[in-house]
Amino acid sequence: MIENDFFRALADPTRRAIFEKLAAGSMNASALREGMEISQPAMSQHLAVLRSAKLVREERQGRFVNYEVNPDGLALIAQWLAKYRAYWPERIAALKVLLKDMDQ
Amino acid sequence: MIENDFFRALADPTRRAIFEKLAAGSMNASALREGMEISQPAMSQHLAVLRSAKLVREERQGRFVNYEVNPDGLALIAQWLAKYRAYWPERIAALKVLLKDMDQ
DNA sequence: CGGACACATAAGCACGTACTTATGCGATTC
DNA sequence: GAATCGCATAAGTACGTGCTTATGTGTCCG
Repeated sequence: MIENDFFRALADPTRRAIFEKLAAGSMNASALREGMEISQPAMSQHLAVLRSAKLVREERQGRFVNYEVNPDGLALIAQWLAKYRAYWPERIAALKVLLKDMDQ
Repeated sequence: MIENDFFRALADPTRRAIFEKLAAGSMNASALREGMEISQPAMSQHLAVLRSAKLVREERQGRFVNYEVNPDGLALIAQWLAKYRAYWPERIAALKVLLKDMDQ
């Protein structure tokens, strides 16, 4: 049950902050820590959780490890959300934006 | 931070099961318990969490309390997801379905 | 080779979470 | 109005989670 992984991963505000930072641009673990007041092991552990939830992916570059958003993870969330489309109120602006960018 | 609430609410598999059951049709707390092996207080506590996350809403009917999916909660998730639309791979089938049903 | 660096992992601990049993509270029924 | 029903809440407990400090692993550089 993969849903379990990404919902649990995103349940932590620190991990969401990390994820959002990565969404603004891929970077390595040290760069992620800048301006975040989080220890190195804590960051490493959070990244491990996000990794196993398929929300981010790593790529070793020398002695750095570059992290980036994994589109597959977002697709899984969208997939989960799609199950409940019967309940989406059509009028909601955010949803309009959402479909506009996806269509084409 | 409302995101915190719904991600934490959905992080629990039992609560997701309850939510999915409600998505199939609104019902009261006792009906929700059927076929679920969960105690009455546990169900009540889970519903309280889902309620405060705006994922479900209640409506008292005599001595029953009817629960139903709250579309606003789903809209908030969609809103959160929309922030990362730059990362959605266009080809993913689930997303196609999603946009097809939203555009109309 | 040896040290420094970037990151991961291990172990321990404080706190949160999901359950239990017990009880309370409003609404119905007789 | 007393018993019962549907549900909520209280209090206690076992377990999970996120942090810490300490140490390990792989890479670069002198």
